[in-house]
Amino acid sequence: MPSILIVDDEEDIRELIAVNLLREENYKLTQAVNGLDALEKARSDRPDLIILDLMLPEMDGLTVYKTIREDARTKDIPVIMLTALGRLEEKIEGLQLGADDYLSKPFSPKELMLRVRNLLRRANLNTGGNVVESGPFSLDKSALKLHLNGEEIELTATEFKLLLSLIESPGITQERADLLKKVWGYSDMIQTRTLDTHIKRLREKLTQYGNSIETVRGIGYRFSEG
Amino acid sequence: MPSILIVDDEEDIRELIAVNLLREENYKLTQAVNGLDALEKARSDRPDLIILDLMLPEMDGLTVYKTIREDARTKDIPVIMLTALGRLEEKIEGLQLGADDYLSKPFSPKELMLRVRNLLRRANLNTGGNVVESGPFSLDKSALKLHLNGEEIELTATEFKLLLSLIESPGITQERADLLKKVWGYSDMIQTRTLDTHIKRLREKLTQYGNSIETVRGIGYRFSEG
DNA sequence: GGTGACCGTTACAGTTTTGTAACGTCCCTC
DNA sequence: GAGGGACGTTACAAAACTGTAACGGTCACC
Repeated sequence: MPSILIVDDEEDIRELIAVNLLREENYKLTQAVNGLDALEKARSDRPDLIILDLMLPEMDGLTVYKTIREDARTKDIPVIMLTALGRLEEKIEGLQLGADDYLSKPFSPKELMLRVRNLLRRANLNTGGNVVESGPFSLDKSALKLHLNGEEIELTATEFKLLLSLIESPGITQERADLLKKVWGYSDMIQTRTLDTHIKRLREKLTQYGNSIETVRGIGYRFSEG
Repeated sequence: MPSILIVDDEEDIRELIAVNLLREENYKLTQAVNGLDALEKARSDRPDLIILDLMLPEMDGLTVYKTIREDARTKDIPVIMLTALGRLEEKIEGLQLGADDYLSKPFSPKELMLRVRNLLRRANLNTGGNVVESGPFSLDKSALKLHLNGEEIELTATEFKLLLSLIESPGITQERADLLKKVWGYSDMIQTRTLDTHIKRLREKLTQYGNSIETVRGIGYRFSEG
């Protein structure tokens, strides 16, 4: 379940956001009422997303944002900023600092919902960028594992790199020389059967999906989600 | 150099965008004047970002967007949508479809620039999610390689998985059992010195940075960018 | 249909990787 | 400061991985 940290000093707004977020999706919500509280909870809970009001007592929102971005534990968490309508300098400054999204108060709950959903989707691609999916293939870059139709298939490091190289450019034919460079680090046009051998081993492990790796005669190989 | 595809039927607007983008950053720009043209160029050039006007002749922008998202070759490319001010339905529908960002015409060139920059930064984390960086460490998940201060260090598959597990949660102590599960797939609390041995090998390869992997007695290990 | 280029396949040996056992060392607690 | 638990280190043998050579098959073009 995605977790979201809501930072706002006004309880009404926190509740408004919370109710709207919870109505349609299933999120785990945490709330913070000031900057220090927010930083602490961001560091300890590591939420998937932070909704940050720029108008805060004590520590102002932009300072909170900068601090979040500086801490290794929180710097990759996407942030949606809330600001009063018309405070354009804040908006520009926020964007300059790399804010992920922006909403002016008063905001439409529906729009907030959609922005949250989109950011989470994109963020999942990020940290969960550990997983590359294509058709029935699912490559986990952390575990160096392949799941094919849910079934786990062991790959060696070389096979993994080779399959990943192919699968990251689906439909694109990659030259033998390019693959040799990417996977083996060979820089010169080397005449070798090594690539073919590993392609064969890969195809074997992919069983019925072996033909997803297509030979393009005279050029190289291509991955196609057939 | 990041590449950007600009889709708009009006040459004036394309030029306005192009000039503004090029003034401050170094982008490789491609332009398309209608939907079909856009789809073709998106598929062949695979730009890092697409700026898409929703008002297009022949094929309307939302259709173009949907098609982009359906093609395996283009579905992960971030898109910024442009729309006439006030066309709220388009806006909502665009967000519903998962647009990455949004701008109403007339837009501020500065704001466009900032949004482009932020999206590219975030997108790089994505597809370049192949690279995890932390201090002097740079782990390439595709190449299974570690760069430390620019110097390449060879890691075995096990060492790579172990370091990645640690480095993806900087500052967080991970229990021995958790690491054994993540890296080796062991499910039970197994009494073994295997983990210690691999930690030692890792620390050796990290040379002066070996102590970035801290022992937390009684618990497990922790990565810290010291 | 012959020819040459290109790709597939097999088998194997060298190398690397990996887990384990045994022992050493450190640290905390009493 | 003695004892025990936890982690570090070493050495080694089994297992896995990997590249290469040799040969066989297939395709495209003339």
